Amino acid sequence: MSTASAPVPPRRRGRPNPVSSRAPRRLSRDAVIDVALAVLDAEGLDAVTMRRVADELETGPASLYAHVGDKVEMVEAVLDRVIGEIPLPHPVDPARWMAQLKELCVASRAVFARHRDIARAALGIVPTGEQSLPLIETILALLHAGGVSDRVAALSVDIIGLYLVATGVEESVEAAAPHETHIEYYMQLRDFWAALPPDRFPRINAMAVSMTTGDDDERFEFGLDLLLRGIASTVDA
Amino acid sequence: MSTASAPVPPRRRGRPNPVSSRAPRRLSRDAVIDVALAVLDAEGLDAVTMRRVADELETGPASLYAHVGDKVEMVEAVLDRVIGEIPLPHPVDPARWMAQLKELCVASRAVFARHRDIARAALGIVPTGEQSLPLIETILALLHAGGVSDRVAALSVDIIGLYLVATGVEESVEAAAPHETHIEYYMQLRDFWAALPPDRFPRINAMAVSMTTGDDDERFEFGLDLLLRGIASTVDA
DNA sequence: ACCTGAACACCGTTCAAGT
DNA sequence: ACCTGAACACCGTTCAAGT
Repeated sequence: MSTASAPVPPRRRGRPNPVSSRAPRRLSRDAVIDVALAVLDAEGLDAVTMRRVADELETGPASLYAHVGDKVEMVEAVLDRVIGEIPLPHPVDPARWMAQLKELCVASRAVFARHRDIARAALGIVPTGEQSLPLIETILALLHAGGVSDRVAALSVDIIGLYLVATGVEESVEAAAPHETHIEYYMQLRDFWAALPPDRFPRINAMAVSMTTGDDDERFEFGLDLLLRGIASTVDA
Repeated sequence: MSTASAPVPPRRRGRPNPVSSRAPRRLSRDAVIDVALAVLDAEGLDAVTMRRVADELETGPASLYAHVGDKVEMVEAVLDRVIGEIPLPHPVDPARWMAQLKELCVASRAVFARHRDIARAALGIVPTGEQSLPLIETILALLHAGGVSDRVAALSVDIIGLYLVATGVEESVEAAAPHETHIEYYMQLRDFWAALPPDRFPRINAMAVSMTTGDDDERFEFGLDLLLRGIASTVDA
């Protein structure tokens, strides 16, 4: 983690540690982002407010504005941290470009899943943070290695990002509910669809079970394979 | 429109119309949703607050709770109205299932585009409103007509929805900025990418122009064709 | 330069009170 | 049953004042 600081000695009983508790705690941009990320992981994106982050730093919300421009910038910095956690193939192997691209996408999904609904902050923006650059470079390199045209590569990097972010948001919504509630919800949805009048909604009726069954992994891979195979099919064609 | 009411007579000068201005204006669920939709169209989803909608109805926010459960339910009702605007193929023609499915998706994109960032409200939820049922039924019928398996149809209806909603959100973010600012933004993005050190980011560098060029129609169709052709390719294979 | 308290203009929701 | 005013517990941001 980037929150690395001097190791905290074991608490000596009854004695407040003068080094850690007395030193004038200075704010910094990194400290703000650290805390914002911690709040995100603990309680989700809605809990990441200026006031909450300030509270955690034992100060007022106005104090944060010396280190981040505004809330949007703060959240985008958190997003950049998260993007930086995505493991990139090293080195790029032209012979395995599709496999490496797929692995990258699967890994990216796992990273988003570790950070609640941060994907929501990535929706509709082009990431330009420091950490986004190696990611975009790598995706472009993999597409290039596969012989994909520049035009298709430009479109593909967009749509891959769209897919990763959109599935990230979708899955974080599901993850927000406790597992019990989640299963219960899909059972209710199945019952709702199954109870519709078969003359008006025959297909929903017949598919109620299969539309509410199946794990997220299958759904993610299905969409991902559609995209990646489609991109690959443009080569030579 | 579902806001149909008695025709309003031309204003007689200097005389308030006693019928419309004097009758005790009663609230109703429909009236609340009408206003919420109007606020959405005028100023976007962030402006759709309980207080703003209540204000428009010349009452206080607490009064709305007699007609809608809470804000989420109100916004979902607005979403359902919008979904109801999507024109459905009539009748479904099995021979043209792919063309009709594509037309449906294109029409759906246009409907979302007419209603600001309402797509944001559809992200991560399974629409269950009244108007969503004919839509889902039709998509399933088209997939069935194409000979797509039940498993693939269930996955496809999901991913098509994900794509429509995600592109809707993305395009609404762009549309929110005035056209000038929008073009300016892509120029800045191009310059930012083009100015990166070519030794570390050769591909971003080379692709800066092509990644910031091209219209939204092309991007939407590219992704849509990837998905639809991929779905079609599962038949017989 | 950095930090702060107080204020401004907002939120969603609840609740007792009114009709 | 429907509507209301007032209150509660929140928001992001600004600004004058302090160090």
